[in-house]
Amino acid sequence: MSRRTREIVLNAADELGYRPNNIARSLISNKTYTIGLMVPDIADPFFSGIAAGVEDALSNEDYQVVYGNTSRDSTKEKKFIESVFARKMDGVILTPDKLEEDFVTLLKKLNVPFVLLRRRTPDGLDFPFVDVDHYGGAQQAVKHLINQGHKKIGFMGMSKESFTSNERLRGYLDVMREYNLEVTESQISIAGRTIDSGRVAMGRLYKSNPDLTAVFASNDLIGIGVLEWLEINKIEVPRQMAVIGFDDLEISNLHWIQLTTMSQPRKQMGELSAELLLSLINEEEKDSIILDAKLKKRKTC
Amino acid sequence: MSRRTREIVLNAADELGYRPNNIARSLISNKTYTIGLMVPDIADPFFSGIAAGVEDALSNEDYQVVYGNTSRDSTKEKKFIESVFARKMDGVILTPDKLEEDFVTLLKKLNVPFVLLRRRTPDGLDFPFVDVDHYGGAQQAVKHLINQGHKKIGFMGMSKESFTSNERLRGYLDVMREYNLEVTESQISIAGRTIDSGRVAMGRLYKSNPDLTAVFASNDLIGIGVLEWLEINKIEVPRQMAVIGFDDLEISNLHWIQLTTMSQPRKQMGELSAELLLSLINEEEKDSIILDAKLKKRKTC
DNA sequence: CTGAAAGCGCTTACAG
DNA sequence: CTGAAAGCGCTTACAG
Repeated sequence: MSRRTREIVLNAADELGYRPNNIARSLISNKTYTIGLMVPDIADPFFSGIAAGVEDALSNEDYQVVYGNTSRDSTKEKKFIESVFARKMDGVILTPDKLEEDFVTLLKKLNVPFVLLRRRTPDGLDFPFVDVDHYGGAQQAVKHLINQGHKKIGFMGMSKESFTSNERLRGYLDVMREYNLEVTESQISIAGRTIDSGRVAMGRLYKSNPDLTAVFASNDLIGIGVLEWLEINKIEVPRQMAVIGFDDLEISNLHWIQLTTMSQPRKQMGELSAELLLSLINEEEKDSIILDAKLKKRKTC
Repeated sequence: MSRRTREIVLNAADELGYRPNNIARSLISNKTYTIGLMVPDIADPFFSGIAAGVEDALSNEDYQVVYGNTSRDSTKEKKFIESVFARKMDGVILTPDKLEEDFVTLLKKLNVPFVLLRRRTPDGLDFPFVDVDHYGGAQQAVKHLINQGHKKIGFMGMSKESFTSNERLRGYLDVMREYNLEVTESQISIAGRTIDSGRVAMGRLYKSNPDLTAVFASNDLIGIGVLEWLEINKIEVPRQMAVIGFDDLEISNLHWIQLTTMSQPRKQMGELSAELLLSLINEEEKDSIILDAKLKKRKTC
């Protein structure tokens, strides 16, 4: 076929809307240019921020992201993993809620590169993770309060099972000990994951600790609930009560809220985990990444 | 092969982790059980809410959703459509920013069932859409203000090119006319899509219309910006100025905001568009869906 | 350099 | 009912 004929044929094919079938191509190349992204809830701004970062990094490299909501349901998490394998995705970014035994077993059998996001890789697996230094961030938060003269500082956690919450608690406890500040049991309260839970927990915490001058909320939603309770009960912030959160959600920056918080770089976490995964796929060895949380000073302390 | 032998072999295959390769299966069945979801920005709570609904409806039917952020960039929109075709997705849910000529041309050539979400199908295409009745919702909002005795009511739009914004404006104008209420040009202001834009626009609007007693903000973010300006300028809401928004974002329900608004059922919009698309894929004829916005009365009017 | 053949991992239609 | 063959739409390795 002459060069010219070739060109004419190719152009005609293009005109007729011919595009190579990527399915057939994948079957032979063993590459689907598809990456799985597991999220507990895409409507949660924390995860949609991460998803935006992941998509950004991957679409540049012509990968597509298949996302699956798990609603923190381990059955759905497993189903997603099965599907990652059956559909021959090139890799997967995982944000499991808990790293239970049978989930880890599944990962060990899974013959697909993966990166854990916001969770540390458990023993027996050697895939990298991307996470924030929750312990260090919590230390920074509590020191910030102490530097402003606070001595009676309360802590509000998300749940007793949450790794993240426990790491932040550990940071709080270690700094309190370091500065010889007393921590009674009633100063540590478990709220939940919602604004409402923070508001309710603040009522309890204040009742049992009326001499408290500051609260470290282990996430922003709780912190906002705390602010709500303080507003309702006419306790002035930060004069009578200082509050610091963790996450730096968009709403924390609202005019009425202006919550001082430890910022987690959500979009960057998504981007980095995508890049890390691409390295794995290209068989480069890469280390896990632990990002620092940064103090975002606003008006609540 | 005996029944028993068969069972033993099947079990062994399962033990060894054999799972049918869906790629090979797709090649022959012409079904990928994959649906594309185009969104301008997954980090925008409006779209992440829709995405949650889509995923919910589709994962039940064992479809997977491939999502693509377009950042309202028409090049990215087109690239996504190309990829929908090349990867042989079974269908796609589209949320284009503008329905430009060449985008429509692309859709006409696209041999994949699709549903438009938050946009009406243009002439020459006969695929269904899912949208909210912005015009009717706006009428309801303005009537609500009028019923409370307001006569001087301002309008704040998103942009002159936005179909949604213009429909809401049309509803406002028609009701104002119906009630013989005057609308001067300065009463209609274009803010933008952000809280900041609403705050700034409210400054201008108030300056040129000091006798205004109510504002209809064409979306909640603008409405919140309006509230911010009113708070800063010590104008009491709703006593001195009533405000109504459109969307019903989570943040509109915050203790400090409590914005009265026209609620758009985001999750349901996602679910319905997914179900509509599945019907198309199964070659059932279905009509477009126009959902009503509902008045969500809170504290700003 | 060009073109025909083999093969990716399945499913489906068909012969035995 | 069972088993071998053909074929989905490509790519790759090989013969001419």
